[in-house]
Amino acid sequence: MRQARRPRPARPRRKSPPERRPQQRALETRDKLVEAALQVFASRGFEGATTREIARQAGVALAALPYHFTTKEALWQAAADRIFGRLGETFAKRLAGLEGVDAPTRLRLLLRDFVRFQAAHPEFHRFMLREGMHRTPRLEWLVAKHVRPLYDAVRAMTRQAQAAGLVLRGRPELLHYMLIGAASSVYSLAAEYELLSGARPDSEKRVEEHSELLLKLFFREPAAG
Amino acid sequence: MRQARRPRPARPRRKSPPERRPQQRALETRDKLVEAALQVFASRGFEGATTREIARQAGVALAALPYHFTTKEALWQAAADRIFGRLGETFAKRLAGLEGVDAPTRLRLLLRDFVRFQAAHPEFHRFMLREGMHRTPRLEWLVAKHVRPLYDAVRAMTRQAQAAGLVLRGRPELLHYMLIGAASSVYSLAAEYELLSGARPDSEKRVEEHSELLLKLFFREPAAG
DNA sequence: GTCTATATTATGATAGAC
DNA sequence: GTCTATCATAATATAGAC
Repeated sequence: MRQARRPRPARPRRKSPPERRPQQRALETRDKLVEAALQVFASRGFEGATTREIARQAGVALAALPYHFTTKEALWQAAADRIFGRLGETFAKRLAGLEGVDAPTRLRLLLRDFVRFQAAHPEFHRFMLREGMHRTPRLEWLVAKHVRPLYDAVRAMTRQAQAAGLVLRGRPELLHYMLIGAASSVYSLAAEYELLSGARPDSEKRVEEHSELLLKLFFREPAAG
Repeated sequence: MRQARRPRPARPRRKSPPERRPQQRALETRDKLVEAALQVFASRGFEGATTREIARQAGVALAALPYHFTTKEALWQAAADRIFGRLGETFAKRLAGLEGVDAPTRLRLLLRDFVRFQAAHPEFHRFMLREGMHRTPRLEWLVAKHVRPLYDAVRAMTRQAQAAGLVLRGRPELLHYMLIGAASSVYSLAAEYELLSGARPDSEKRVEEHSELLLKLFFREPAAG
């Protein structure tokens, strides 16, 4: 870890790259950088991640990073936008197909999708774990832009489900974090799980078993499904 | 993050400190270093942690670190030994007072202790999260020395509880990680929780509520208690 | 837009006075 | 045993050729 050379609050650092009609190659470079950044930030945290490793994983020159994103922090924000965008798409796609479906079924399907998302994108929860521990400007940005809207939507659904007797009563925010932890820790700790059990946690069969168990734990009366 | 200057596999680096009858001051220095290391490694991961920050938090000179622990990695091992030692003591103390008590009650009390431990020592799960993601020599050491024995003991208890109908049937290793995640994520993500809900998760009242919820979730027939 | 080369600061470990 | 000073290499960001 090291810090930026000079902590200038305002940064008219250099001319930003042209915003309109960027070349196809530039778009690809940006895309590869964001993807690599997401993996590396999730793996090692903001401080532990190095721009060199990100550039190497993206297969681009080191100087491409400050050129396209100015700072390591701006690249981190782009990575956050990307992973939350993916989760949002997943939920939106599911909800679009569920108009008029009853609440319990809707909740069960959303929960299944959530488990599958965690298995397919362990970097999501890893990324959040890196940032959610300490109050930093990065965390405040992340919560305001991405976490809070999601959290509010889930809490509303939890309250409805509790009122309908589908879910255990209790402080929704505690249940929220218990659910997140139960849905994700086996994927975040994949290497540890693999060493202990000898099997990968993200195989189709395990993920199915996991989401079944999660539904049985969190729903009082398991509906047919 | 940076790497050691020369990656010498064998290191007769310097004379190790005298093993017998060390001075009181030396013991205190080692102790402060381990405590600070635990916090910093849990916060920032091995690569993100700097020896300078550890020394600063411990209130000792930077050179005391390589003097007492030779390498950053050796200090990391000492930190791991310390936090697992604390968890072991907690369980041992509880079990010592439970001779002859029936299995369901024993399990419920152990689970309550576990939640309280997570709340009191969020660095434990944070430390594990930092290391459990990727297979590294550090993780292999950690699993072999500390995680595997604990895991085996818990899995045996889970199987017993399942056979007695107290706990949901299903792959014990999945339930294990679901339990760990549900018991710890609100403390590992304390800053995020605090931003969202406006309250600290580790207040006496919340912790009690949390362990009650966890018991209700994971135990089929909640016994009186 | 992308590259090589470099400026500057931070890092892990060491040396040697006390 | 503990400190100050230092080494060698790592890091982020920049400059300028193409």
